[in-house]
Amino acid sequence: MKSSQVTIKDIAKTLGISPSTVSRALKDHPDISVATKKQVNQLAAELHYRPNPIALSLRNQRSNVIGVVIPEIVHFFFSSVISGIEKAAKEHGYSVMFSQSGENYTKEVEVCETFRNSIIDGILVSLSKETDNYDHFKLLENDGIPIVFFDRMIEEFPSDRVVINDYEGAYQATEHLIVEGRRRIVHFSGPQNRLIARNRLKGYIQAHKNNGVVIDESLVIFCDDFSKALVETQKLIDSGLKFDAIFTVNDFTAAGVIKVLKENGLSIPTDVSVVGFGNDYISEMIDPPLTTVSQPGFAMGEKAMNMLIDRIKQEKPAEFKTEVLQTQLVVRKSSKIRK
Amino acid sequence: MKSSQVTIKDIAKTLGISPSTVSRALKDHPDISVATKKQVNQLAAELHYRPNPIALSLRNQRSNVIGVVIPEIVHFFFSSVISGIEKAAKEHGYSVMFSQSGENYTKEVEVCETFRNSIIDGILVSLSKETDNYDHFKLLENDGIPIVFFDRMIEEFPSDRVVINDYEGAYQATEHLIVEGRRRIVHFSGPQNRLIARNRLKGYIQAHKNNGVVIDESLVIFCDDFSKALVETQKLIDSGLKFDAIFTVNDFTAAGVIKVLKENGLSIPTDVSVVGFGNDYISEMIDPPLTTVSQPGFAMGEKAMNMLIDRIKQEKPAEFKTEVLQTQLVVRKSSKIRK
DNA sequence: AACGAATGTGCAATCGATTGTAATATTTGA
DNA sequence: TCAAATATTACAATCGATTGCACATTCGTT
Repeated sequence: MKSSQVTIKDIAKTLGISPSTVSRALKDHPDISVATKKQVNQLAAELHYRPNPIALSLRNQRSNVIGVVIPEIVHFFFSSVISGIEKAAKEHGYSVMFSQSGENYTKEVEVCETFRNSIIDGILVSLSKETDNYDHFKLLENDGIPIVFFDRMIEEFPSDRVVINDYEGAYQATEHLIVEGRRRIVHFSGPQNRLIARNRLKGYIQAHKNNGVVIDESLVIFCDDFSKALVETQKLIDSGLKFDAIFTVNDFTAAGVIKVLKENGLSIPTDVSVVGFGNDYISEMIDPPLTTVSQPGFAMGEKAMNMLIDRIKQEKPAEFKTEVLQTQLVVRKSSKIRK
Repeated sequence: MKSSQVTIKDIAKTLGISPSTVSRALKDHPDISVATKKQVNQLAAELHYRPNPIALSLRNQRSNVIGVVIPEIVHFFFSSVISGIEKAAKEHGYSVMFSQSGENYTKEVEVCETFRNSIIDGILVSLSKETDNYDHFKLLENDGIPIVFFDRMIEEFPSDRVVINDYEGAYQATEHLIVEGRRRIVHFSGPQNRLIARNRLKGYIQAHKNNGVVIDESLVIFCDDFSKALVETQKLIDSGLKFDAIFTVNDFTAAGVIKVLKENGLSIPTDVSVVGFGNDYISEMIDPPLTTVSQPGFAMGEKAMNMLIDRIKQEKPAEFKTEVLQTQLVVRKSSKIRK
């Protein structure tokens, strides 16, 4: 179906010269006479000649295509990352293929396998929540495909990385709650096989310690999405446990928390303060607007892509680098008690 | 950097046979003896031979890569579409490249141009809000690259399409409000250069007519995102115009509407009912939960991809097809007045 | 004994572009 | 005027896989 493209041979034949001359003429090679160059360029323009990218890929042994493995693009954070990736890719003439793991280990392995059998020059990865094994990345590495992890990475797997300062973000969020007078702060935490969840938990704990507040361990609950939050928050209320704030590992969870608190007649932030993580756009849409930790998703995507391109272009093996990006606490009504 | 892959030549050299024999042996060609096949396959497995996809693309004159131009992936609807596209692509051995237009005409043209100069076999497009010109699609078409539009398409441009029954969705939403006793229903509509916005407006109008309710034209307002909704809703309230419901062209707009209504002490749905469009996940997160029109995004993505693959594989030109997918009204508290 | 058929492999061209080297044409200098 | 130098261009191989066709070998048959 695809109509035949104009090739260098077509131009050569038309002008009665050889393909190699055409190639050199188009690249402004000094060996070619000005007259020939002019002829060639003119005809090329006329016929709308455009080099065949597949042929170039074969010759150059690189495709200028990057694969991206991302958990779920519905999240504002990840879609920001994608925008950053797109921008950096475009700046360097790369194209990008995305595939979602759906927070699913098996799917993640499949996606990596597909990428391994495709044309990509390198790969950007953010792990699924389930992933504990990294053989699929070993395979990519063995094939000489550079990998850069962003946001969610594997500590034991040496690689380039771009991460958020999750510890600091959680620390600030928690300290903010303490400063606002909260003393029994619940933490809805994520799966502990992900470093980001562990680091956020650490920040939460350390903020308590540094401010001389004792943590009741039963206040740490593992719950990290909207629908789970609906269940867990109700359980929490029904348990009779006392609490005056909830700090969640992400904003969707916070949305669930707020919904249930309100259904139970609790007022936010008067009775219970709520703080999320991520600064998703929903944080401004829900009622009350959510205090949350803003993560530089766009910058992360840009940075990760640039690191990957550097890695692809490098001649000699270099040390792996880890880039840490800073968060920022965004205070909104869900936690602002005093004016 | 990329380590050299095992090629057919390597296998041929090792076994002292020709590359063509290896190729045929791997494809289980009847001409090749069982013994040779066994040898080849064994060595291929041992060396982890995998065919070079770029070489195959060059030979076959197709890459099995599809380009997708999408306005903004942050929207739940579009991310559902992407998931559907991914699924169908995977089933047929295609890879997918995504690029966002950011609802921006210029960016859309750029993205199309990039795709045109890349390896794609076909393209899926949902137009940006701004797009009124379709020269960039003409160019793709001239190159023999099949195009399938999804959700937002151009009427004047003959092509394959998958669309939502926007008219019917809006009709049902509006009729629902009328049945619930509403008579002065505001419509926050989208840009009229997009057919989906026009069709939703038509549905809104026709539902009034069929139910014998007269429309006050000043109740139709052009406003289609969260931040505009914050402004327009306040203006509406300040204008003193009477209204008892607001039907918005999408859910983000509805979220903005609800926020401002509440800030002004209006209760939902008692004072004002609100109905959105899209069934974004925010419709369950906001308070009250939003009545909205559910769109089959996943099915749309799947369908569009399958249509495109059919088009790519077809030998002879065939008629363009338009597939219409049905919506479903999801009633939640923002509009449910009586039990 | 000789010929045709069946079987199994290799050669070479192809996809489109690039590039080292050889070859030809032109110019310059002695 | 002729050889050396220079300027242009063509040839052929390469990237990896595929495929039509030619070739070689073996077998069966008459």
